Amino acid sequence: MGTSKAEAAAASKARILEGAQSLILKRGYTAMTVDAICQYAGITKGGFFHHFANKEILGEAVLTQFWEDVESRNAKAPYKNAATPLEYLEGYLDFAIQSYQDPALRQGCMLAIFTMELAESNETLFKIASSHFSSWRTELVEMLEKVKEYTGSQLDPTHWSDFYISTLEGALLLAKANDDPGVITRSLTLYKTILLNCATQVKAK
Amino acid sequence: MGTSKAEAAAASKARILEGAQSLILKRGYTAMTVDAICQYAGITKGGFFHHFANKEILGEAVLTQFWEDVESRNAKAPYKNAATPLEYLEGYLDFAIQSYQDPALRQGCMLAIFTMELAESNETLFKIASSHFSSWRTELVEMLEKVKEYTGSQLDPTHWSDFYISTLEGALLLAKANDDPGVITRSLTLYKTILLNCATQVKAK
DNA sequence: AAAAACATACCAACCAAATGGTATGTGTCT
DNA sequence: AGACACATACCATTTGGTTGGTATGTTTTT
Repeated sequence: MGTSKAEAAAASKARILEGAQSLILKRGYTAMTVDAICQYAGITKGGFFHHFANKEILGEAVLTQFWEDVESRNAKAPYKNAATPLEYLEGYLDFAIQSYQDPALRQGCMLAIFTMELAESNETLFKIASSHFSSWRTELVEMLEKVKEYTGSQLDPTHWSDFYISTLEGALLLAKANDDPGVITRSLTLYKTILLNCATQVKAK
Repeated sequence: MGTSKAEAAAASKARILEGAQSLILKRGYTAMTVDAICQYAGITKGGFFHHFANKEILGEAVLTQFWEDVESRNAKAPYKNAATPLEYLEGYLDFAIQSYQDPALRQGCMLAIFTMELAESNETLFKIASSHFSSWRTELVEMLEKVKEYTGSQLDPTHWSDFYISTLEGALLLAKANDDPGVITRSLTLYKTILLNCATQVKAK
């Protein structure tokens, strides 16, 4: 028994990734230093740069992992088995509200951090974040288009998609500013109520 | 004629502040370097530290100025003369939507940047940003309480206040991520439509 | 199965550049 | 003359990143 060399290496890499994720969520990408990561992972700089060629590549890895986590979480979610588009939508929102009870998720969104900090200084990382936002939006738009067709309501799928992302991202920020995670639940719940109300109203001008 | 020494000094200080504001909006507080500010302001480091004791104090000044600008803009806004609470609310939202046509405002929100980056690393600056968020919220809550009383609707002033701030802050982020400022207008407009609809519906369950 | 060859994962020490900040000088206005 | 508004030159520390080495594992050869 015992850990093989490859296993130990993978564990080190995982610890680096974990430390980086935590540090970025707390202080941002720029303020995240390689030294701090090494300290967290119990490793020296030589070891760090053995696993990641440079800080930017670590950033890519963190961003990728973050988004993969989001997608795998959603893939297993119960709403995927919904019978109707409307139930799918309701399930999606409920799942989001429930997911964001987790303190880990309440820490913030990687896409938001990379976007704000690096939009004008690191094109590579910014574009990755931006593309994830884009695919998130696409997913939402498709979901809402089905709902629209199904209910015959006249909601605008793109507007409501952007509106959702805005709400969630803004709520994560406010939660930090007010040190009150409840904002997330409340804002998402309000969004859900309103959207469902709008989605089930046919031609109610 | 000619600029007096005091005038020149004030101009220098203003340029520092201007450069800092611009750099923070573009790259964040941590990535904003004193050297970069000096270059922007056409000044050397000696000059910079003559005007501001350290980087943190400059941060305070930027944050203060940013919020003062917001407040003075709103103070002169037409909605202040509205006849009824409902018109006041509608005017407030219209003014916001109109204000955020300005590319300068579309660059981002100082409060958001300071909150995200400094929540766990600089208590002083974070608390200032946090307190501004707080007073913003209070203002909104008061406005909505009057609307609620006036219309007899059953909207929750605190929820809708947080929801508004979430929407706006999130929209500013998305605008950057998608490089599409239109998101701001669309999300705010959607919020306005919904809120006004909700505010004018009495006991519509 | 033992030995030799090689690859991996890491460490210790170092480096140049950039960082925020300081000490001291100098011309200008009051 | 003295306060003011800078410039010059400097400093300690931190930054991301490199270099050469070494212990340990893994693979290949005999």
